[in-house]
Formats: sequence, structure tokens, C-alpha cells
Amino acid sequence: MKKQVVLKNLCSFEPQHIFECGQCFRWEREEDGSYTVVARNRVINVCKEKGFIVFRNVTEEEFHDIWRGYFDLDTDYGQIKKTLSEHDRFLKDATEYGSGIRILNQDLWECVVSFIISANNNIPRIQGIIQRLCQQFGDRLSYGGKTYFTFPGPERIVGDLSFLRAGYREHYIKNACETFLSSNFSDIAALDTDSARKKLLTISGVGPKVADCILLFGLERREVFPVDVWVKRCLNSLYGEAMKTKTPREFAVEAFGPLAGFAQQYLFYYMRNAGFDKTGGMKHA
DNA sequence: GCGCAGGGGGTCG
DNA sequence: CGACCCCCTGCG
Repeated sequence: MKKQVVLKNLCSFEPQHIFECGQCFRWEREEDGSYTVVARNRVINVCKEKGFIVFRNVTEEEFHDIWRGYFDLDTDYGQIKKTLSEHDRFLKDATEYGSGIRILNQDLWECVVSFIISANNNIPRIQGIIQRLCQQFGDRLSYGGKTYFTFPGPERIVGDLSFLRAGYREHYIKNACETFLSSNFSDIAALDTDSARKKLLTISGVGPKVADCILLFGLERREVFPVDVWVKRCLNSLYGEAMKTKTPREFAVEAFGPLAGFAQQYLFYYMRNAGFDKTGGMKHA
């Protein structure tokens, strides 16, 4: 039987925007332009064809139980973009540029490890390290004649990790496993955002930026605003005066409130992909 | 083509 | 604040 779900009339959904806006590292772009991802211990393939969104390797039941939540389909992104675009011209351009972005609701543990690995690192290498981790410790899955691997839990990541070639992050990964297994992290989802952040910061290798990524992508805290070098550059060049008296995070919380996390994603995607240079100006202007 | 800097979605001491 | 492990990329 063919396992697929097709959606019509779904606005604000572009696989490329979703997977290439930096929230997720485990995707593959296929020859046909579709994206294949491993999440929730399953393989899924997504593409947009003539306005239809096609989810392959998914039953109706799985779609409702798992993927509707994962792809954040119950959130009205049209309204979010409208609100943000009223803030200023740059946000308006950014929301148009990344109009199909959605914030994925990812696994907490996967976010912890992935964003620890992301610190002071580049994307191809981050993806390589994660790939090797999953290949070594994850469960094997197959789809379309190819092999995929689930993301391993902390209890599975054992022994020598030098094959990961993660450098000094290797130690952080081991530490995160121990922390997750020994202290009680299962209740973190019930904590308020500041308490959850404090708890995340106890993991070595998790600083403010990584903690905010985990909160935003792994704990559905959309009011947080991860500040990386790109976003910092962006805020400084756009809102220079206002930035003198506030930290970037304070500024964002004030400016975007509960939508800060969405704003961050639109800004990040726009800055990284629309041809801006490191000063916040245009590359070829 | 190959070898060599430069620098990377920060964090720690 | 400076170092940092190890590529990945770009230039010579």
C-alpha cells in the first residue's frame, strides 16, 4: 500500500525554507527537490508539487499523531508574518523571503546534542558529526532503498567517541549523556522558560545561545531569541541606537514578545541566504 | 591540482 | 578576554 498524505491549501510551507533555515541538521535534499528527514524514529520525505504538500512514507494516522505536531501545522504563520512585518521594513522583507518557514517541534535530547556540536563550528562539519553519531549508535531504518539511522538516546552513546571527530565537543557530549541520565531532565518540559534555561545551562557545553536554541526548537518556547553572530550583526546594523542600551535579547523580547523566536528564524534565514556580508550590508551592492 | 591559512550558528576558565 | 579541536573552504 502506498503510504503518503497529501495536503492542499496549506499556506506558509516551503520544505527548503523549513530545513535550510538552520533549525535542523538531519535532512537530505533529493534530486527531485524533495527533502528526506529522520525524526521521531521514522523516515519521512516531503515535497511541494504544484501547490500540494506531499508527505511520503507516512500513514494518515501517523500524520495526525506525529507529523502535524512536528511540522507545527496548527500554528497560523500567516498571522505571525503579518504581525512581524508591521514592525519594520526589514522584518517585512525577511518574512517574505522566508515565507515558508515553520519552526519544527524537535526532540529535546537531539536538540541538546546537536546544538552543543554546533558551537563554534560550521554546518557541513556539524552534519558530519551528527551523521557519524547516528550511524554508530542509532537504529537502522530503510526507505527508498537507502539506509537511515535514528538519533540515539543518551544511554546508547557509550565508549570512545573519537571517531566522531568532534574535537573538544566530544567531552561535552559525554557530559550531556551523564547529566541527562543522572539528573532528572524529564520534568524540564513542565518548567517555566527561565527555570528550564537555568537547568540547560548546567550542562557543560551549553551556554546562552545553545540553551535558547534548545528552548526554541526542542521545548516549544517561541518567546526565546537565540543570539548568534549573524543575528547580532543584523540587530546592530539595523537598530544601532536602540542596541546601545540593551542586550540583543532584551531588545528582541521587547520588540517581538511571544513571537521573538519566529523573528529570529526569519532574520537568520534572510541574513544567511539573501546575500548579506559580515557587516550586515549587501555583498554585491 | 595540492598545500596552507583562515575562520566557523560559542563556551569555558 | 583568549584559547579552543578539527574540518571545510578559498586562495596561492
